Amino acid sequence: MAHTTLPGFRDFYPEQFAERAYVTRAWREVARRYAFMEYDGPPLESLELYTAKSGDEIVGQLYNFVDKGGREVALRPEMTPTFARMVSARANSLRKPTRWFSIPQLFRYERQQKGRLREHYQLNVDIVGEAGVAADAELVACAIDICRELRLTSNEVVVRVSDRRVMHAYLAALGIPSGAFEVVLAVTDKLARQPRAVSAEKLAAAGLNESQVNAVLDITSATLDTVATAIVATSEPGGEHVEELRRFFEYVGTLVPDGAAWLQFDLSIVRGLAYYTGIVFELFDRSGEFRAICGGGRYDNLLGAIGGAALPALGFGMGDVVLTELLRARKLLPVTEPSVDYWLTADEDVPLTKIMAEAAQLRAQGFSVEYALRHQTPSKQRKSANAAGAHSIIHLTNAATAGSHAR
RNA sequence: GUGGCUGUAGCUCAAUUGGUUAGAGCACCGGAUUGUGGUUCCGGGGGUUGCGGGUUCAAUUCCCGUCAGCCACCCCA
Repeated sequence: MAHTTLPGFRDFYPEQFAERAYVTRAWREVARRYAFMEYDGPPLESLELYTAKSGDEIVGQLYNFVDKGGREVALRPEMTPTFARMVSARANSLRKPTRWFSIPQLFRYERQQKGRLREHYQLNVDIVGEAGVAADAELVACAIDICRELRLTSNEVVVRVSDRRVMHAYLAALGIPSGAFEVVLAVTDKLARQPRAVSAEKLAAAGLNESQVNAVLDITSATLDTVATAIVATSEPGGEHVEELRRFFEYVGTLVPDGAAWLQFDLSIVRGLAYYTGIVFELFDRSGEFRAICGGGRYDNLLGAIGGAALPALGFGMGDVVLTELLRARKLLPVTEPSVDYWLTADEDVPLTKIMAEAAQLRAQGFSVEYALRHQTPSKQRKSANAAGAHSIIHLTNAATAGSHAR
């Protein structure tokens, strides 16, 4: 085998391309219903666009190189920097709230494993210029509707929702010093993947007492009511964010028929990215078999931080790899079979130009048409027609009589 | 980047304890056949057994390295 794909890259044969098209079609269709406009940017950007915000350590995860002009460049690992730049450049003239989506191919130089390649397609949906929770609800409703469009149900997928501000208020209510928040968030993020004893040890090392440690370890099961009660009881600020969260749940339940069934309040949702400021969420399959299929949240300070207009913003990303794996496992991917409207067969004394003329006429009417590109026996032609998935066969004879048969 | 498992045809798999020219089904190509569009039959192409070394009279089989895939870390999308 002379050539193969590079590690972590994929060939899309027609069968795989059909799967990808099925998913991207659902993305576009639902995004359109929610009135998002599609945009795109360059797949190659200057390295600085990514290091400026995240620091040099991110370079190890980037697909970067020096181009022939001596520029440090990188294949885009995420869409948000490009999006932020584009929005900032026209921030004053864009109608608010701005609702945009994109389906970029993203790249990351990492060791590949299940659900994680060096390249993937990711739907990015963002809203800019609206600080209220109705925007957060629209975003999550959109993500849920995409799942519904792909025939996933709340039995298979759950949306775990948290809020950075509520989390901070709750930790403060527990009496945990703000200096330990960073460690607590890191441990919380790994609760499901790390042995409980290890988490407990790290929390104790950060200075938490026993009851605080247990409260953090059980944070996944903390309901919005218990969290609200704890915050109110200690008169910690943050009560208004709890109320916002309640409205958020109500809005999503209204926007999606069975919206409430998809939602689950879960403070353990942290999201690695540091720039999130409010409600954050992730979509998981309930079996726990796969990685997160979608994640996002509010990042009100990011646009201002990169030197653009200080506008509130929020968004989510949904990759094709995990989503397609889930659909395949649930047998929700359409079976792809070849299909053509008409297949023209002909007796062997019929000139090829006559067949071509017939094909041209049908194609002009919008039908897909195939025929043998060289002389073959009628028997052989019929076999080819069947293999091509012909809906109808039209047989041409030299007497100019044509007959068609429903398949 | 670290560790574990696995590599035979496009796909799914064979090949006695190491032993002739590495086989089969499906798929593909060609030819017949089928009272007539999913039948059946015949034939064909396609593998330096991932790659490179080593042990041996002899390696798909045993050993080492390397590459790739899968899984778990790391990290995140």
